[in-house]
Amino acid sequence: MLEAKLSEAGTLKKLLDAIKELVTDANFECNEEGIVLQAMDNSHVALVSVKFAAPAFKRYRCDRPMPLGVNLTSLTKVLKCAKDDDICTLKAADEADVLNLVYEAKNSDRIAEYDMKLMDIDADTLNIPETEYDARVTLPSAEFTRIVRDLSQLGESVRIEVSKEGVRFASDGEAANGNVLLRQSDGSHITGSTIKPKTEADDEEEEEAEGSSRKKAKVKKEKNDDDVEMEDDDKDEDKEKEDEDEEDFQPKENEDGEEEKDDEGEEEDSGSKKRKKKANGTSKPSKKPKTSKSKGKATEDEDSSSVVIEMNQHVSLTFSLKYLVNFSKSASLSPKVQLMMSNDVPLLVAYDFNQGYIRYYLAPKIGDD
Amino acid sequence: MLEAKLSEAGTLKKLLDAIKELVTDANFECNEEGIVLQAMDNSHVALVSVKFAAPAFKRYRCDRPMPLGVNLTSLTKVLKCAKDDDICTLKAADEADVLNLVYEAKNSDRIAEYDMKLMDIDADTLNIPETEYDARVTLPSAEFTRIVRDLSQLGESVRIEVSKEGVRFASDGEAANGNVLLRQSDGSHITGSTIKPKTEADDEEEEEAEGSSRKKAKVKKEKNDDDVEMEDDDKDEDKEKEDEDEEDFQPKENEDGEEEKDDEGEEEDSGSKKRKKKANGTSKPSKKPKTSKSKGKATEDEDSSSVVIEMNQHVSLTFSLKYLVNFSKSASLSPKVQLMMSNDVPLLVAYDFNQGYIRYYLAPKIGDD
DNA sequence: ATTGATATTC
DNA sequence: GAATATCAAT
Repeated sequence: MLEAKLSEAGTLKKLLDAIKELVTDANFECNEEGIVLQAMDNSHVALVSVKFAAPAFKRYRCDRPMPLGVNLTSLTKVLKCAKDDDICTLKAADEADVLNLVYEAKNSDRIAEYDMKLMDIDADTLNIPETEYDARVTLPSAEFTRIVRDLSQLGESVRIEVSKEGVRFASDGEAANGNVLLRQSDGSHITGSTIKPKTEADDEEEEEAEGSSRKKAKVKKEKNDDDVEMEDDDKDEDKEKEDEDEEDFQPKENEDGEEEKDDEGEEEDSGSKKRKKKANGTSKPSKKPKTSKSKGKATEDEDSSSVVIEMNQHVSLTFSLKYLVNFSKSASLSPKVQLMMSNDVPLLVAYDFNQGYIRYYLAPKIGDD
Repeated sequence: MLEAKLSEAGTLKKLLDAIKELVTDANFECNEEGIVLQAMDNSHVALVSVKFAAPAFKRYRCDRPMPLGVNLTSLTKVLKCAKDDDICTLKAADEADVLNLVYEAKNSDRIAEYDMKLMDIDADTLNIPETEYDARVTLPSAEFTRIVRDLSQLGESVRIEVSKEGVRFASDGEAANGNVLLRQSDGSHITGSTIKPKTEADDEEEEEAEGSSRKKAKVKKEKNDDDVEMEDDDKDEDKEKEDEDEEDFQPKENEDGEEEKDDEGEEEDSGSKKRKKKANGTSKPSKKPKTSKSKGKATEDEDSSSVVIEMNQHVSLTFSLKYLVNFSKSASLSPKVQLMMSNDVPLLVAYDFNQGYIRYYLAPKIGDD
């Protein structure tokens, strides 16, 4: 059975608000490590991946893996019945067809209890390979929201270009063309290093979860990946085969020859090497899980209003603004957002929060410049 | 002629906002005691009763009784032309076909004057017997609003159950079932006593208004009463006649045999059994007008965030959430609301304010458990 | 921009 | 009664 107590129902409410328009039904895969949700958006163009590690909960218990098929519209309604600061406990018996939610007001005798019906949903367990990217832009989530909303008024797509100059978001429309350029906040020059999604939480989680067996391998993502990623829904079999490039999520660690990136190959072991990978000569300890954040350089530790750009290679990709605007609704969950890109590969938009994250993958438009 | 000066136009605005969706046209019955409005809602399912006693006004004068037929939509528009803190004076000549409204800004030389057309409306003077109830729940009006709005997302009706445990609001829906339990704030045990709507204002008003002639008679409400209450609009004549059964409002009980409820009859008489309606034999001196308000007991004196439950008998009734949500719009007029219930009798939802009130009556759904 | 209310249709 | 769509209010 599952029993997860969240100290703030608001966290779940925000999460649902962020993804309910993208996905209508999804399995909340619960196991002893926590709860994850992965689903393609309704039109199968984007992929959403959410994780709440067990430590994210005030109390967490899950005897055995169980997928909870949830209609997000229903869950949204039920969550609207909770106040943001209510203590929220999720419970589900094994094989249950209902999810029980209890809301306890922190300072009152009010107790609300809801039983939401569950449904069977095809478990299209998506396999999302953890890849490395050519560039990562870390910026205030509100800034990202503002940019995509502004540009969405001009046109339907945006070209995101990361260069030494900074990151430029440009959109052309009937009535006007526009672009927004963000430079590295501290003006320091842009340097590349191993770039892959990472969060403090991830570090911990991954290590523990995979033990050391899981390699943080630094696989770079090749063109094919996107296909795979976005498509695997349709063709996951492919990946199973072994195209090596395809892979989805697990990387085989290194093949190491990364043609695109030259430096990735060797990771340094600063701290625990697992997490960090990067290399080239600059090797900046990208980020050590927790030890010494590499904050010194351009890492994600800067204050929340800063823009950090990490780039190993110039990238220029075009995406549908409609989706980005949707993704940007997750801004309420984190003050910062990371945009990870490699040419011809799906963009990864990551919002990390304490012991969890929401990540969105969106394939670039072809013919992008 | 009528001349009533209200120190805050906002009060009237809030009142109109609260009832305009329920009633489109109504008579403002003015006499020397003040102004009252009673009307069935547009679908004749609920009854709204509003009272502004003369002392509620900064100045009040009404030479002789006069009904002012008002289209609430028009009045709402006219009131939107007033600022909440404007001093508002209502004037109407005898036999006038217009209501004159003057808004004076408190600190300026601004004076706005409007003349709103009046209309003739059948004076279905509803006769609402003042009855005693088996249970009264006094809670923050915002809490009530929250509960009915939350539950209205799940289903269309709510079962309100008052027991020793507290008061539970439960609704079942397609996607989920939910319930909210409120316990007596101070944890004191629930005790019964005479339960009937009361407010300081009411006490004064009623006595004076009716003089001693009007009996505060402790009429218990029998099934018939309700009928009358809710239905008379259509058929007031009817009531006058005496058909007893139609209704909506009441089930006429009994004929006494209550097939539905078996135990009602004997309930525990904790407290004062008076309420127990049912009865056919139990008559209880319902309440004393003003003498000793039964306030001594659990009355409305608690702080605004508390929940007070007074119960003489367990009650379980089912109501349409649509109406309750509508009623709850009156929360802006009072920080607290009283829910008064007896099995098989219309619910009374009362918002009391200085020298006045808004009360709503709603018949329970039959077949409620 | 978001939420609630209204109207219309199945 | 439920869902969609449009409009209004905050």
